[in-house]
Amino acid sequence: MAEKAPKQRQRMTRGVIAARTGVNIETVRYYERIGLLPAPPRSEGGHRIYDEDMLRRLNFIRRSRELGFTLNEVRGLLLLVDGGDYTCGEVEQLTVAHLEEVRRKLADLKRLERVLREMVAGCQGGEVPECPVIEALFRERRV
Amino acid sequence: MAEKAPKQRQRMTRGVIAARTGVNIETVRYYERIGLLPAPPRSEGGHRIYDEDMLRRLNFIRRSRELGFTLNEVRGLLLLVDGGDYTCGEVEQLTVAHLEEVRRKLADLKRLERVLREMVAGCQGGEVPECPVIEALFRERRV
DNA sequence: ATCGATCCTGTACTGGCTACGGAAAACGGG
DNA sequence: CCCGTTTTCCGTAGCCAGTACAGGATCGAT
Repeated sequence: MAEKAPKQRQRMTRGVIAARTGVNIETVRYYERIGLLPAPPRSEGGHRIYDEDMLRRLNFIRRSRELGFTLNEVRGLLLLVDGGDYTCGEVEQLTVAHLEEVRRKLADLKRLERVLREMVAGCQGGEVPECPVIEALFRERRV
Repeated sequence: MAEKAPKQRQRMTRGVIAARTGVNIETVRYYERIGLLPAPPRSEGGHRIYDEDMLRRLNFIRRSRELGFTLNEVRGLLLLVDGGDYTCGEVEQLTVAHLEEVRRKLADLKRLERVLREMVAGCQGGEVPECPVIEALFRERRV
């Protein structure tokens, strides 16, 4: 019955999961090589065949990457997920560590933004050969 | 007269300008290889000999890097400086472009920070096996 | 059967460094 | 001047996180 059931065992090629997740097609192979994605079964002719689980996993990776987790952090998250016995506390710990890193970068960038803004503010532009930016770059440190 | 003048033609080794600028000693060689630093004169035995001008240049590079300019942007700035006929307008243009890039990254990071913060806020931590972070990472996109 | 699209593999490239190994040079003390 | 330690020399390889390419093989539709 229901011969029409559309996604009972969806067989997808590499190109298809790449397109459906928004991950570059070569990156899929790369993730397999570094062990983030398990090696999928192959067709008769050697082509990779992915299913829905793989799609979910790749989406998980992509979304983690979008949130700035490094591949090693993603690996850690996947280990927890794969184990299946992760606790919220464990995941929270990883995420908080990453959040702190993001906040450090944010602070750095804000400082940068301010310094660049102030440097540019001193510019008169045009053909003047004196430039506060160049002078600032030649001056001693203290960023 | 004034035989004692301390820095008339300071001869510095690679290690010395590295230490005085805070740039890694290997990086100095790297900058030479990619053409940011000109090849300095050598000692009899082939060791590089740097002077004050080189120190200034290396400091310029380091400070530009600290402000987040890419090496290519630094190359552009140095070309202007080397030409000697740069105008404030030219430099301002490069700097403003970089500033805009910094602001884009800043916006991205702020968004990230918010998402991560909200995800973590949902955590109850501890031994609970339900985790809003993992759930969020498995859910569909829209970061 | 044929054709174009997709996929296969291994490898090389990016940026911005950093690290290594084995040999040669430089420097300071005696 | 000799000796021993430190520094530098060079080429090369590694890091992260992919991306790109060449030259074939396979796939699915006609």
